[in-house]
Amino acid sequence: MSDEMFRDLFFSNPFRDGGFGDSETARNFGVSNEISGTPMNSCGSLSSSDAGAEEDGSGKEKEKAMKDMEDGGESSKAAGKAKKKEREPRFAFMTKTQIDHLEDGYRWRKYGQKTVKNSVFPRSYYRCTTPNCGVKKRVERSFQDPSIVITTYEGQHNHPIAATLRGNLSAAAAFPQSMLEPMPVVGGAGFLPKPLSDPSGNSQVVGGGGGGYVYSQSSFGYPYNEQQSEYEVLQDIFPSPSSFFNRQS
DNA sequence: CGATTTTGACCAGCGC
DNA sequence: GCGCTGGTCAAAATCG
Repeated sequence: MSDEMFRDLFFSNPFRDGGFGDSETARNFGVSNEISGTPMNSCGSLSSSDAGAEEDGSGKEKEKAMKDMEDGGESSKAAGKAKKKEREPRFAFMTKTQIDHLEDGYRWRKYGQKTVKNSVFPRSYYRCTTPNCGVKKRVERSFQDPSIVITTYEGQHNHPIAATLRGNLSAAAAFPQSMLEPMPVVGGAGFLPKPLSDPSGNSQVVGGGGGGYVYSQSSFGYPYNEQQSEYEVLQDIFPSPSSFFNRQS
């Protein structure tokens, strides 16, 4: 599933339509793709090799022409039966952190957990607890690097951040209304969650995106023990999470 | 006691 | 058509 999802995001991501084609970030990502050895075609391998789905696709093309994701349906559940399940805008990012659930200023309620194929770690499903806000998010760990958490948001909040963050209002300050609409920040990212619940600060955003899936392909193309170099690249892309946040005014 | 998490069941989409 | 997999539901359990 993640395959489709990532491909989805990839195709819709900013740097493909030149959203920030002249930005340094874009160049960096371009390089990343080349590193993988599969330039543009890497869409498939790129997505599959990431979240864990991989190898088994030795012969599979899985080229399902990204179905008709254009649909203006309503709640996926009620009427979702008749139609093909609407596609909410999604964006995912990876965070290097020990904790699974990153605080992003909103309140989430877990409504499911499933073990996914090609990953020893279960995927958790969360839904925004605010009434009339159907934003969902998935949280899963990279099976290649357990220290990396892949978070995927689906939909957009139609309400301000719930400042009810358990004793951590700073989070609300970190996420203004940027969440409500795509922001032309680097990578088009509207926001990035801050691992607030990790006081030690030993977490690091390794990839982020808005309106698209953003991450460093190189992080999966190299042996585990080489992730140091990965960081260098990543830090080149994202000097620091905090500076990233500061971009939002 | 209300909100949230846990967990097995159910359902839908897709490949074979 | 069948089986696999991902996503969601909903009842029970747990937490604050």
